[in-house]
Amino acid sequence: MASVRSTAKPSARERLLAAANELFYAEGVQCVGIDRVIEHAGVAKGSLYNTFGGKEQLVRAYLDTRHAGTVDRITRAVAERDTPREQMLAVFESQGRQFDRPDFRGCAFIRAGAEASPGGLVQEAADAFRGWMRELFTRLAAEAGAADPDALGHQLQLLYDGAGISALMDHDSTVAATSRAAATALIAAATGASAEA
Amino acid sequence: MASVRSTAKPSARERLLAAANELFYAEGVQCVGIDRVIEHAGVAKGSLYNTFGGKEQLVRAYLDTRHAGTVDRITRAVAERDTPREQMLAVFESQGRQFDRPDFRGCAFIRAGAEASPGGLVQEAADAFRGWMRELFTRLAAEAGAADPDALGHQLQLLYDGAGISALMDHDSTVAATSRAAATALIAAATGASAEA
DNA sequence: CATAATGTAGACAGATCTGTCTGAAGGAGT
DNA sequence: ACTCCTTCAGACAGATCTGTCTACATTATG
Repeated sequence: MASVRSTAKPSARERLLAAANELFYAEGVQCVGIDRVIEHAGVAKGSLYNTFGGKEQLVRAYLDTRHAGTVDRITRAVAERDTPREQMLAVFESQGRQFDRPDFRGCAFIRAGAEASPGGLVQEAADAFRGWMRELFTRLAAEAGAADPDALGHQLQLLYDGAGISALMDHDSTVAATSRAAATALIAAATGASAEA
Repeated sequence: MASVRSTAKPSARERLLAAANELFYAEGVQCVGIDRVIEHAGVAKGSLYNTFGGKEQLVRAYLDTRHAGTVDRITRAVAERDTPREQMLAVFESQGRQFDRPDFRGCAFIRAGAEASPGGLVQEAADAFRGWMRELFTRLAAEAGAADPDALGHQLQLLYDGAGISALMDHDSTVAATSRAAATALIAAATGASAEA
């Protein structure tokens, strides 16, 4: 087979996940049909149904992949900082760097959740991601000495979600700076510290 | 016609808009087909295409109706308060009252925007609504004496959007209180005033 | 009464989507 | 060489969706 590299040919599962990630994230879960995914992946339709069982399970696997990637990215960004306060801000800075990517299309879980019917696999995946995010903010808020860590954690999550929405829907390149400034103010108000930075 | 009240029969256009509002908002624009809308409205298919021209225009009219309703509601809530600071908080309180409605399903513009292809009528409608909201927050921030009214206005919009998302996706009845507390802190930080209340 | 406008009921075309199934090709291990 | 297993290519069924069109009923007005 002259056309096939000897070094690497990703499995059908990997190619399907990569294609699903590109198409579902770019255009939405409902807008993209199975046929476009398998064509983009270079995979037969039977392989999709053998591997995942159906579209809903493929969507779930796509969201799980996104979940893992985002957890990795944010965990790394947090690990680079020393104090809980800086670690909270690092989450917003990492998010802000995503806004500049040409393929940025907002939070995959919010987008998928807005389309999906409640109670399905999509909502499960969204719950898992949002729960992780919420716990991260709350833990850092506690480590930073906030009087009410649950309150500050929730406030920061509202800000995080709102920033993702604004970056997606508004024509405004200042979202990252605005959300970081707001986070700084909320942290200062909740911890009694100064808001400089 | 014994089955028809003599006093009132809404026009086909009004019934279509009411049905579209209920179904599109509850289940999403893409999930609801034309047939379900006309059945729910008790209207013939030809009337829909005569009146609106197609589904996209019906969606646009649905969003315009939502826009007008929300502008009315928030304008009234703002008018009941005296100071710019209390007027900003009134926006969040009015939003928080929506969260308790059994049919609450988040922001119609964010939901529709997450499904729609960019550049269409839906994005136009979303831009119009978000622009109005942003200008309201910015104007109130200026009247409250914020050092940077654009910054505070944008921060409050992030919070507003995030609160809507969290109320839709999380199982948490404290969203309204959390967003109001965060707004209080952001206003205080931006105006130099105390954050009590 | 006559006419024009509006709405109703529903068949129909054309496209698209999910999911199933068949038959053949290719690679790995024995 | 032979067999097993994955994969490919694509036809196919069944459902659903948008949009068009025809034929008929209703209502207001000249």
